[in-house]
Amino acid sequence: MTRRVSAYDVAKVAGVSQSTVSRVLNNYPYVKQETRDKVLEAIQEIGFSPDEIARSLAKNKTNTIGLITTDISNPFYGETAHIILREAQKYDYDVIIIDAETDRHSFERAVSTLVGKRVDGIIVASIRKDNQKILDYGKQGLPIISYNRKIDDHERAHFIEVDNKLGAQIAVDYLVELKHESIAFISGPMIYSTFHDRLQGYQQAIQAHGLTYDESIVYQGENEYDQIVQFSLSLLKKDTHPTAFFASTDNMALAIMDAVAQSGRKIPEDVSIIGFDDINIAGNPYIGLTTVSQHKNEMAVQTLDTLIHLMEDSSKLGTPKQIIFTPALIVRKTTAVNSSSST
Amino acid sequence: MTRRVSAYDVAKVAGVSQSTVSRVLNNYPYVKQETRDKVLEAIQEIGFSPDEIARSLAKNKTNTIGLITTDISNPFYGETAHIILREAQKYDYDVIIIDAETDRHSFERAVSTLVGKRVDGIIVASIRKDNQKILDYGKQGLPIISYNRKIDDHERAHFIEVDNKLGAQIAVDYLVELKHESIAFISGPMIYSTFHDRLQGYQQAIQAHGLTYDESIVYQGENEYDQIVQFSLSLLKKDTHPTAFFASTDNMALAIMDAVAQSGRKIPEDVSIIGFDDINIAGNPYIGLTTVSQHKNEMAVQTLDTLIHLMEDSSKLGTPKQIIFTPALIVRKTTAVNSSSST
DNA sequence: TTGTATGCGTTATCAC
DNA sequence: GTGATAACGCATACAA
Repeated sequence: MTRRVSAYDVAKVAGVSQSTVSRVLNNYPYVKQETRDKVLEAIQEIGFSPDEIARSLAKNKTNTIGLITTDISNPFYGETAHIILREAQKYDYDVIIIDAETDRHSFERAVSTLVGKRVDGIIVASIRKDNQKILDYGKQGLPIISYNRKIDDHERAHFIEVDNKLGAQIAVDYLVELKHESIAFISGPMIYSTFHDRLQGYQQAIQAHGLTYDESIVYQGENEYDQIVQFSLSLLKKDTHPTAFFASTDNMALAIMDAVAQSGRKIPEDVSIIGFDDINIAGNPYIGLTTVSQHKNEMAVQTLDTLIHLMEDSSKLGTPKQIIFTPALIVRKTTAVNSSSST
Repeated sequence: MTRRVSAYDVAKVAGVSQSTVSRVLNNYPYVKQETRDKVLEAIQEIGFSPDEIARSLAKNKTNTIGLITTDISNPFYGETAHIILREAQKYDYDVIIIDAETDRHSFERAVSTLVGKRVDGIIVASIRKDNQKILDYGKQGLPIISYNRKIDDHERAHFIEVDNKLGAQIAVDYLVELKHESIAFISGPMIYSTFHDRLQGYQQAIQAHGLTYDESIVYQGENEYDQIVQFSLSLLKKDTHPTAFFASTDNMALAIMDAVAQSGRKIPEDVSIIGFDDINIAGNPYIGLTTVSQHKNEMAVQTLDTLIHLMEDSSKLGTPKQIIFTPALIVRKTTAVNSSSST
């Protein structure tokens, strides 16, 4: 493997100094057109492309951002990551993606890896409510923005989320409108603001409609497919089963659909289902899942744009940037009027 | 933003030279235990973590690999990326993911971005058959391995794939065993070896079974959801429609399922469907897609392991590493015996 | 408008 | 065992 061609080689061929090569590379204004052309020619001739690592070291800027997720094979994160990759490309940033486990240790290791690689900014797509450290990095001058989830102590944090409480409320509102009175709810771990807020929205909406909050039809365990299927099946086996299910995520809704099919009941005739997230597969006509959209794609774009601004003007780091999207109900074919309604 | 703490700061605190700090950082054998401890303490005390950019420049190694895909929101790539991320983490490599368009220009831009960032190796997950350039990089000492697809002139290239022809054959074999005689095939752009080889396998299997190859029930257009739905619908509307569909990818199979549902027919009673890839959603019991597995996950692991070897021993770059997996049919619930069979 | 010299934060090659 | 010191490949302040 021969040595890479460097800016010095270009300089030699063009008959100028290396600093001049650097100047044309960086589009400095005061370079004679003639010299510029000579350099450009030389670059073509010997096939030079700058070493971004050396450049990063000199400029103290890597043009790389970090994205921390839990699992990019989860459609929600995969679809988000795709948007972020495309958007980052526009601004000439590359992105290092780290799938970190949800425990504290893995998360911190991910952050310190990214700090070591001197990324210019970090997007965290799966932060726990109790994470404190994230604020420290901000103070040290590293822009960190959290996407979709926020921490408890978020007054001074940058984050983008959807109004999760409202999202749950409009889902319940719609089901009540369809005359459902027994609405099961599938939640996930309360250590995440998304699940926490959605459960809260569900509770409040249930009570606002004069229905009673029944803990036995609310699942609060791990986000595990099989467990959710089991829970749903156990409810569906009873004669007086919930006529509707509201799930905290579309993936969970898929598990419920599975359980309903296993129980021999029909969607939406016997059971209505609403999900949350509006991942791509939910829109597949064969699935046709009614769901609450958080405008995932727009959120992802805004997250990256906001991060870019924070990176390019570090004076803004001190004033928390917080954006809250308004959710929207997307009605497809897993919801219908409650046929067993007494009215 | 205060200056980062450097190895010099550590040296000052520990009362040693910066080179000694470097030595303990790199676990050099000949450092007195006492000195090592002093340095380690100092590191803890002032919270030092090495600048990987500077380190990369000095070592001429970034511990970063590049992954080029077309669209990480596509479950096939998302699931692959996840495996690669996790596997890379084990070996202490980070990964920059680039979603590149399928045209030559975007691909080359992606590669040169990665070369600029001086990645130690590249995995290409979506190479076109006609790509030539990829071999050049290998010659220049940069390990590149292609995953899932291969180039025409692949004698000297590194790649990992499944036996696509065989995969198509076992799918057709199974459908014939179920007494299907009119089997439609949905293919994608022939510029990719996957689609090319799967079509070939389909043709050969059809003929091997004494059936006639009917071009009118073979789709060869773009991999576009709506177009595939339209094509499938047009076939299904006829009285004598194909009783089975074999799709080049699970995503395509999803489109067919959609079309079948729209046509009012039933799966698998009226129409059997087989996909290819075995993406996660195919295994969802509610979908239950019969499909050809290429052992995607094992393939991804092998791809990364192979790349690691190439990176750590560049003498192996010259001898092409080529691995071909044997596909397996996964029977789920979208296939059944042809009820309209004459026998 | 251009060249010289220095620094970015490490690793690696010498000496001692 | 350890400390100077020269790379690594650029950007940039300062001179000219």
